[in-house]
Formats: sequence, C-alpha cells, structure tokens
Amino acid sequence: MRWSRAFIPTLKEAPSEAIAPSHQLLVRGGFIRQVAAGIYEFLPLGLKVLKKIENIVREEMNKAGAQEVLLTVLNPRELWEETGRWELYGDELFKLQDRHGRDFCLGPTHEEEITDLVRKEVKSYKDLPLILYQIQTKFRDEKRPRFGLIRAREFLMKDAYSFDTDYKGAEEAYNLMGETYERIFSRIGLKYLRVLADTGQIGGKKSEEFVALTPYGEAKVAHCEKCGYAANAEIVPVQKPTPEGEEEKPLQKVHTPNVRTIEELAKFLNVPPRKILKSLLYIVEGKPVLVLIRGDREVDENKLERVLGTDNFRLATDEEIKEILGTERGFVGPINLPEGKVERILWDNSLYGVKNLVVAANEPHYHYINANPGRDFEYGEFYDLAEVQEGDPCPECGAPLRLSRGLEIGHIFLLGTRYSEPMQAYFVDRDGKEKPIVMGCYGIGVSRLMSAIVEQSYDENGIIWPINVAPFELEILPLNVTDEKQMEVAEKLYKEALNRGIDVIIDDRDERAGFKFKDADLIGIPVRIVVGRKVKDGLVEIQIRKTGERFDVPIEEALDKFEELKKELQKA
RNA sequence: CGGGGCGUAGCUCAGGUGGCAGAGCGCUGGCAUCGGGAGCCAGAGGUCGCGGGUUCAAGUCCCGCCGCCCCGACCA
Repeated sequence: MRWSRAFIPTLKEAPSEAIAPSHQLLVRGGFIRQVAAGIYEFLPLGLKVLKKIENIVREEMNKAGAQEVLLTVLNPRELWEETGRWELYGDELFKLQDRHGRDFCLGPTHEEEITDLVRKEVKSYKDLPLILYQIQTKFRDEKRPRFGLIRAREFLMKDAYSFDTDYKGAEEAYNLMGETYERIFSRIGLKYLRVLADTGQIGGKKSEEFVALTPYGEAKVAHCEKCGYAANAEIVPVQKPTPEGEEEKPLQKVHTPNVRTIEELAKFLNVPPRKILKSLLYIVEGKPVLVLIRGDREVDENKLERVLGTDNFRLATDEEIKEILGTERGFVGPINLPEGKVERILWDNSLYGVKNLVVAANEPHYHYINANPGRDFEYGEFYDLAEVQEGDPCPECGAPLRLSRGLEIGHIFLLGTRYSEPMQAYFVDRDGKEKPIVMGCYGIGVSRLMSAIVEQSYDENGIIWPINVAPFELEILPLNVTDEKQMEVAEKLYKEALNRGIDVIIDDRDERAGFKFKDADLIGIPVRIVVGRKVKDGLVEIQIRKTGERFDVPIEEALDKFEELKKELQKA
C-alpha cells in the first residue's frame, strides 16, 4: 500500500466524546468512525485488523474440527417464541416487521436458529458430535453502548455451538473449546484470565469467561495466586466471619443530627465502619425488602438477584423510605420497624456473630450504639449478598484473593438441554430411543477484541499492535520524497517486501519527517524502515515501535533483519 | 431505565448583562523547509442540533423534542 493513495484519515486530537484509550486511538488512527451510539464503521485500516483477528479465530476453530456456517441476521419471531426468548430477551432485541406485518428480530445470538437447523437435519447418534460456528454481525439494543467497540449495539461475534449425544461428550466439546480459546487469545497477544462465571440469561450448567485484563474493563474478577482459583467477582462466595467474643454492652440511643452515610457516622461516633449495620431498603416486585449488611461491605446486586429470584428490584427512593418506614435516608434500621410494613429482611453473612453495633433508630437523626442482634432485635435469614473485596479469603484455599478489572472477550457455556428440549431437537440413540441433544455454546467478541488489544497495548504516541494483528507489519518511511536516491532505495525495498509477501506500507507522502513519524506511531505499525541521508553510506534505520529501539543496517540486509524481528515479535 | 453533562466551521473549543459569527489546528493556492504534527503569505469553509415562544433584535432568555457522552444496573 502507498500511503499517498490510502484512505487513512488520522486525527491530531481525540474526538471529545471518546474517553476510553482504545476508543480515542481507534478513531484518531482512522480505524473506525461512529455513525450512531454503539454503531461504528470500519475504515480500511480497521477492517484489515478485524480480518486478521477473524482469521486467527477461524484457523483455530477449524483446527479444533469446528465447521463454519453463516446463519441469518433476520430471524422470524416464531423461532424465538419456542424458547420464550421473544419476551425474555426484552428491549435488547431489535424487532421489525416485513410488508405483511410478520415479526422478525435482528439476531442478537443464534441458539434458536442453529438448534432449528440441527433438529431438522440431525436424526441419529451417527450424525453426532458436531461443532458449528459462524463469524457474523450481531445486533443488541444495549441499554448503554459504551467505549467505542467495547460495548456496541452492532458488533462482530464468533459464535459456536456444540451438539453431543450425552453430557460426557458435551463436556469434551466444552473443554476443547476452552483450549481453543486459550490458543486464540495467546496468538493475538492478549493478557487474559480464564474465570468461572454465572450462566446468566443464556442458561445452562457451567460456564467460564475469558477476561482481558485492563483497567477500562467492565468485569470484576477475583483470582488466587496461591491455588489458581479465578472467578467473576459476582459468583465468589464470601464466607461468614468467625463470631466475635466481645461482651454485650448496654444499648444506648444517641443523637446523630444529619449524620447519614457510613463514613460520616464512623467519624462522628469514632467507630470503624465494620461496627456499623447498614440497612438498605429495596423495592422488590413492588414490595419493600430490607437488606442488612456490615458497614464496610457493599451489596452485590447479582447475588441479591439470585437470592430474590427476580431482577425486578431497585433501591427505594427517599420518598418511599418516608412513606413506608416513616424515617429518612440514613436513618433506616431493623429496630423499631413499623409493624407489617416490610415484606422480608435479608441478612448478609458479614453480620454473623458481630456484637455492639451502631444501628439507625428508624427515627430521623438518631442511632443506637451497642445494639446486639438477638438481644435488641431479631436475627433473620442469612445469605451471601456481599461484593467480594480484595484480600477476602479464597473459597478454595483461604489465601487472600486479588481483584482485577477486565473485559469479557469470550464466554463458554455447557448448555445441556436448555434449548434442545423446548425446541425438540432430538436424535435417536444407539438403543433406539429418542433423546435431546446435549449442547454447548461458545462466543468471542471479535470486534471487541480489537479494543481489548489496544487497551492492553498503547502509549502516549498511539497504538502498539501485536504483529499478528497489525494493519501492516512493516512501514517504509522515506524522509525526503524529493531526494531521488532516498526514493530509489525506498521503492526498491518496498517492491522487494511485496515480493516476499510482507504486509507493507510505504509512506510516500510529501510531508515533513515529524509528521510522518507521528502518523506511523499513532496507527501502531510494529516495525519501520527509515530511509534517510545515510543511504549514501548504504545504510537505512530500523525502528521498533514497542521498544523504541533503532539501529542502522545495510540496505540489502534490511528485509532479512525485518523477518528476523518479526519472528521475535511473534514469540513475545 | 434512574442520575449528571454536552450539542457553534472537518477536529478541539471561545463567544458576561440579548445588538455584524470567532480562534487554533486541518483544508486549498503560494513561499520556505525536510529526523518528531515547525514557519510565513493569501483563501475557502456556518441552517450556531431541530421546532415553537418572548423581543425592535436570540448562538445567548423560556418551553418542547432529538442526538451524543459520562456514572449505575445488563452483555461478547
């Protein structure tokens, strides 16, 4: 490619709406452009990277024996009615009608369609096992699209589905996909964690996420350096503490004017937050539910959802607190509750066995000190509702857990018969009996990967692409295009690089050197050969984007040296 | 969906109290220059998000709508 003819609209400044580094750099580097919230165009450079990622995914999937198909974007409503997801998927489903008024959706995922295909064609155990996959654009009307490609409403996904005669086979497929994912993410050059996860809306028996470690990620993961345990924070159990042996002191009511938050209270009464009982009033399916937790802990609403069995809940508003409990925010507690007003009281494990607590009095501007559950008010049902914290004991070995933020780039599910049963995807087994196919499903966010890579690999000058996914492997940069000798050498190197099959770009624009260096850094080409004054001594300079290293080599050795460097960069 | 912010040139932004539409960068032409977005001269470029209202007069004040971004809950 000749830069003078290329469509690479780079920007000196980041657009104001971009916050995440990957979003800013992908826009500035001319990889993507936004059309609407969460909807992006891929420009030539962006598409090149996307295709390289896609091909790595494809190669590894094929190696694992999976077969590529291409399903449809437009899905008829009937298919989604069969699994109940036309309703369950909710507003995230993009719905539309054809000219006859028939309902369709734009596929957000393809369990329904693939199961439909397989149930029609697979009749016997002889047709199994089978793994099918596709790389296709998905549509989800996300509540909040964010951070460029990180959470988009239209995005490229690789989705795979496995079909087996029994759980043993399904588990083998699941494990095979897990290993395949590890190979894919390693080849792409990502630092990631494989963690246990919630099966969530998709359903099923078991699932793991692959999380790219980056501070801009949306997922919180906990991992144990001692035993290797790793899980999405929302499923990490937090154990009950050992009961305190402290002696119970007499209950005392104290005036706490306008002291509402845990921090204010801790300061005002000079007690540590862990000695404060925090009470949160939730409205669950329209009914008030009180959640109690230790002052130094936060409620994990994913855990709460599992305990409540519904996602239809939210914190009560100030008005609701007044109306239901007759008190104000900050002064809600389990003591002196008005009779029959609260549907249910849930205790977090963190409060187990704690003594002499600070508890709000359910009366504005008053708290109790030295309140003791069991003596001053009743214990209730205990549950694990707390967010895991850095240093909490590992559920496997007890060593302190570490917390990191990350970006979910892949997710594998052992589905079982969640889809095959309702959709009646049966096969006839060796024993002549009809049985439901046992399924698994496996997703990779292909376009999201592009952002994940950038999040893990950039500096103040721009992107640093791993060589396997870089838009070009090599840039040849003649400093002065009006210098005949320089151009002659640059052109010669360019043509020979093309002959050798190197993915190369030559910056043949009549621009100042600094300008061209800035652009090259921004778009992140891993290696460049600078052709400058030293050509008259038979030398060119090689520069490595990642390390900033630069050194002279004889012109005729430059491309050999590049190929050597490429191998090293692929290993790193 | 709850809370907050922002919409003015291609980009980043400035435009007290209502009174001629602005800057830097980019773009076009010219000059100069050629190892880190340097400089000089000249020029083009606007439905001030959209609709209504108040006013002699609205980018500015009021009402409604739309769009985009951020925090929270959900997902690859």
